Parts: sequence; structure tokens; C-alpha cells
Amino acid sequence: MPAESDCTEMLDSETKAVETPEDHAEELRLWLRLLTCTTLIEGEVRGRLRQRFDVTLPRFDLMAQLDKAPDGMTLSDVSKRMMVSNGNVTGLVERLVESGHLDRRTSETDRRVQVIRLTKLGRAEFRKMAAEHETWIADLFADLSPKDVRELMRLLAKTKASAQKSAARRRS
Amino acid sequence: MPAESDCTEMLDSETKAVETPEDHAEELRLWLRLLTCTTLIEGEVRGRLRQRFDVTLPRFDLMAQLDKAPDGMTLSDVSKRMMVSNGNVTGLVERLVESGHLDRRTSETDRRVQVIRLTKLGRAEFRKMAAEHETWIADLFADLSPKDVRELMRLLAKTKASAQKSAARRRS
DNA sequence: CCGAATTGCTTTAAGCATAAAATGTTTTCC
DNA sequence: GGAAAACATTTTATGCTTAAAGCAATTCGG
Repeated sequence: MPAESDCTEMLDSETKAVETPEDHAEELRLWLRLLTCTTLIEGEVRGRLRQRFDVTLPRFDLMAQLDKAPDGMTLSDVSKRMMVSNGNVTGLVERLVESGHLDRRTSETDRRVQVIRLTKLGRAEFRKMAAEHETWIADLFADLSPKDVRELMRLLAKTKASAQKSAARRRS
Repeated sequence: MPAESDCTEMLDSETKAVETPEDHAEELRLWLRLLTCTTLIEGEVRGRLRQRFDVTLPRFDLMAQLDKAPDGMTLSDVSKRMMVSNGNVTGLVERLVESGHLDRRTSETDRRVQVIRLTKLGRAEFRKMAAEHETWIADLFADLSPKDVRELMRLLAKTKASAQKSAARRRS
């Protein structure tokens, strides 16, 4: 048995007598800060999309996914990529088909599958929005140096991997 | 006129003839990664809160705010702290009062103001949830070294400041 | 004082989001 | 071939979220 658990150990959850509840306040503060940053930027982007283009963020996100897939995507693909529930996509697509931005058809080889893609209108509108959107993001991150950006990218990649591992751990 | 704008310049938005549209792909990628991380972790926390305590994340967040304010808070305070709309808080509070977790009363000095605080039940339940929640967060960030955590904190602070500045710039 | 902002909150209408159950389709595997 | 499992999507029930409009109480400027 290790004298001191100096870092992360699986043992904690398996050895019975863990006396020190351990202090995870730093991680908690980090999580709250991460959340604050995201909420702040997301709210800003949402507001600008609404003001300038009268479009919602989820609609924009969905169109962004489709813009990268000229041959279309299935609803499941979209759902995975956007990390939202299946049912959510159904409604979102419904409204975007309604407004003429999306085209939806049943796959010919598998009648369970719906393939959606941007219409000409949808693509044109998205491109316009995306160009402006990119400048907003650049402005929101304007005070970060290129080095900061690189470093953040690296640390967030590490964070993502860590979280995915933890999520997988739970599911198993 | 500077020969080359080698970094961020206000000039860009003021001098008419900016030929190069500039490449902000890095910032865009950073934003997407930030969003992915947050969504991933948030979804995980949401799921665990639901499974273990049958509580939603917004409810938990609201209780967390109140736990830090033994004398209670006004709805506006809560709304600002949580960075959500006023109307949102109204409904959340309604349901939490209903379930006996919150106590709400009209301020005696200003009858527009509603002061809410945790009930004994609310506080007890929150403390139980918070303790477990902290271990989840620790686990989700487990692969980050203490140095990584510090560095991320620093960079996110910088990011937050930058975004706030940009948001203020727009509002003015 | 008193009308005009301002403030704090609620309501409304629309849309977003989830989990879980239901529906129809295709595979799998005896 | 045919039951059972797996799959893609939709439906259902509930709750969250926003922007904008509305209401009541307070404060401000003349």
C-alpha cells in the first residue's frame, strides 16, 4: 500500500480507508471558469447572429456541419457531431427544411436513413453568415497572442481527452 | 501607414482598403475546441446529476449560487451570476420553491425585490450533491497536471477578459 | 411634489434540449 | 427462412432558454 497518494490513483476508489477527502477546489474553479468563458462567448455569438441575420445558434451550427459535407449527412451523423440528442435534430431539421435551407430525402439503400444537405439558398446564406462569424470570433479572442492560442489549443485537447476517458470509465 | 500589420491593430477597421481578409482560422478552431470541451463535460455532469440525484443542472447551479449567500439573493443577482435571462430565473425558482428547496420573500424595503434563499432541506440536499459533484469534476480533469490546471486558469482568465472587452466594444 | 425614466420581476411566444418510449427497417444468427 | 437483436428516426413529456412586452414600485429631474 502506498504511503502517500501523491497524484491520481485508481486505488482511491478501491481501497476502503481513504481518510483525506482530498481537495479538488482547483479543478472546480477551473471548470467554472471554463464554463463562464464559453457561456460568455456563446451568448455574444448568439446575440450577434440574431441581430444580424435573425438566425439561432443551433440553426447556424447545423448548417455549419452540412457545409462541410457536400454530399449530405444522416441525422445520426449530425447528432453525433453536434453532441445533441437525436430528437433534437429532428425538430431542428424540420424547421430548416420548412424555411428552405435544407433538403431532406430518404436513403435509397436503407429506408431508415434520412440524408440532409444544404440547398443552394442554405449554402449561400450560411457562407455569408460564416464569414462574419469568423470576424466576431477573432475579435472575441483578440487579446490572446498566437502563442496563447497554441497553448490553449494544446491544453484543451488534453482536457478533452481526459474528460472522454472519464466518461468512458463511467459507462463501462 | 504601416507597411505590414504584423499583429492586432485597430487600424484595420478604420483604414478602408484592407486587401487581405486575414486568416482567423486558428481562433475559430480554438473556439470550437473550447465549446466541445465544455459541452462534453457539461453533458457528463448533467447525466450524473440526473442519475444520482434526479436533479437538473440548472437547478443545481441555482442552488450553488444560493449556498454561497446565506442571507439570500435577489432574482436579479442570481440572473447576473448565472448569466441567464431574468425570465429564466423566475421559472426555475418557481419550481424549486414548489419542491421545498427554496424560500422566497418580498423585500421589506423595496417591494419590487424578491429575496430567495435555500431552505434547510435545500441546503442539506445541495451539500450532498456538491460533495459528489466535486469528485466528478476532479475525475473529468484527472489527466491534467497541477501545472496544466494553473496554466489553463491563466489563459482562460485572459480569454474571459478579452471576450468581455469585445462584448463591451459592441454594446457601445 | 409630479411626471418621466429606471428598476425588478413576470408573462408570453417561440424555440431548444433531454430522456425514454414507440415505430419502422435492416441485420444477425441460428 | 424467421425470430431476435440492432439501428435510425420520431414521438412524447417535461423542462430550460431567450427576447420582447408588460406591470408595478422606486428614483430622478425639474
